[in-house]
Amino acid sequence: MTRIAPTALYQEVAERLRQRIFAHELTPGTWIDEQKLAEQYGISRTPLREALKVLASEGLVELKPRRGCYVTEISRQDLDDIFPLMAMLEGRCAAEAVKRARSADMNSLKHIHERLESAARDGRIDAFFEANQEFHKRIQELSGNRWLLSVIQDLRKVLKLSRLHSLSLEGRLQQSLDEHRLIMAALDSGDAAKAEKLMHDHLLSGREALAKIETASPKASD
Amino acid sequence: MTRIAPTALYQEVAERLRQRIFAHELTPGTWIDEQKLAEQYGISRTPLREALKVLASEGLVELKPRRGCYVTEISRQDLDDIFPLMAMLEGRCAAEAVKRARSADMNSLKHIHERLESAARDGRIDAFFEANQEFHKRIQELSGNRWLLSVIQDLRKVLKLSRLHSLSLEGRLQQSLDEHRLIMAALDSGDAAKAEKLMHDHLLSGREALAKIETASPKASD
DNA sequence: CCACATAATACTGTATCCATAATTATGGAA
DNA sequence: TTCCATAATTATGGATACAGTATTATGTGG
Repeated sequence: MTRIAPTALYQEVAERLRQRIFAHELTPGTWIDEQKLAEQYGISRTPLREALKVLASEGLVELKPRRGCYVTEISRQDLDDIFPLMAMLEGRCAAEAVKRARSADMNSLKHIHERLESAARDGRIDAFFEANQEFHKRIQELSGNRWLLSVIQDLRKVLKLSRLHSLSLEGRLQQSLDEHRLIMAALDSGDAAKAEKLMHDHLLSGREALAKIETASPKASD
Repeated sequence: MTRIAPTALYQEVAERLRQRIFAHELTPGTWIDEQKLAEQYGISRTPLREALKVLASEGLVELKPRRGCYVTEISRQDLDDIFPLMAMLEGRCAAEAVKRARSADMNSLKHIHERLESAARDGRIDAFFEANQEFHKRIQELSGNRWLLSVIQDLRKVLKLSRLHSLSLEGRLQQSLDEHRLIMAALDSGDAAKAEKLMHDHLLSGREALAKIETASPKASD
């Protein structure tokens, strides 16, 4: 295989697999055929296996000894565990971000929020989804705590295993936008405690929306 | 190499390396010679490399492309980032544990606390250290949140990179014991908010003790 | 004597190969 | 016809071999 990037092959493979898992092309529970995948990618099994080890550490796949590799199935209990945790962590991020943000930071944040607004106006779901992710990530970066950021992103990867997670946002686009406006206002006014609580509740609100979809389709892994 | 356990070789190797890193036999910043290590363990480079990928995901080593593998160096900034995070997380654990603990759970917890007391009485540092870890872990398990537990343990692994982290406990054994007594009392009385705050402060108190040692020996990775 | 370039060495990264264990299919017996 | 046992096939885990790149050392020129 022709190598271009300075990054190792196993990392590229890991990233490609992540995308396929997040896109639910590889659905939870499915077995990953090493040989077929390696052939498909035109690489040997060695870097592929190394990539799978990485994904296993991230919790995206499960490596059963002598049994092979399976995409992780996430349960409702997991969602109930993770969302409150994320709410607490992202809430803390918001509080820290308020304390540390400089005017330039706030401006760039407002810019992202504007993109959220315009995407919502035009009903562009994908763009809304994109800007939403960026908004949250930007706040996490503003918190200035590398490890807080790392923990949140690790958990978010696991959440992405759930198909309903992405679906749920569509149904509550307007509500999510409203909540974002409130958060933005709190950040702007420099009210750390308020920003923390609003962000916290924003996350829990996401979990509730997801719960409503769950009742419709009973599959735990969705 | 003679295989006995049903667990994969790369996992055993990863665990052995973890122990060597935590024991500071492999100090932060040192280069890990794959060939030499593989020879030393009597295995090939393949499982060793897979183990290194896992350790890299855990943050214990850094894999620089085409440059090899180095034990992670942890900075004071990292400690300042991680300790407040741990304080928040373990605080939450304590609060959740209070809400969920049944009388049998409380008894087993008291039993561990007793071991802490007796170890302190006899001045058995190792036993104190051991019981201390078990006490914290037990509370995390009682929280019933698998992901909260996982996040905390991941962060603790990183903290273990710091040599001072283990040393600091020795100097404040009595204080740590006092704090544990208060936490135990709060748990026993079922006061979730109090348990959360005490546990939170207990962790921060640990950071402060560590800071005092830092001033003595200026090396950041110690 | 110092600096730069080139060559050699050594380590990382990838591929191929082999052995072992697990699963499945087939055949025989109850 | 069904269940169990044995054999064959297939996939995983580990070892070895090879290629490419980075680093270091040595030699030559200024």
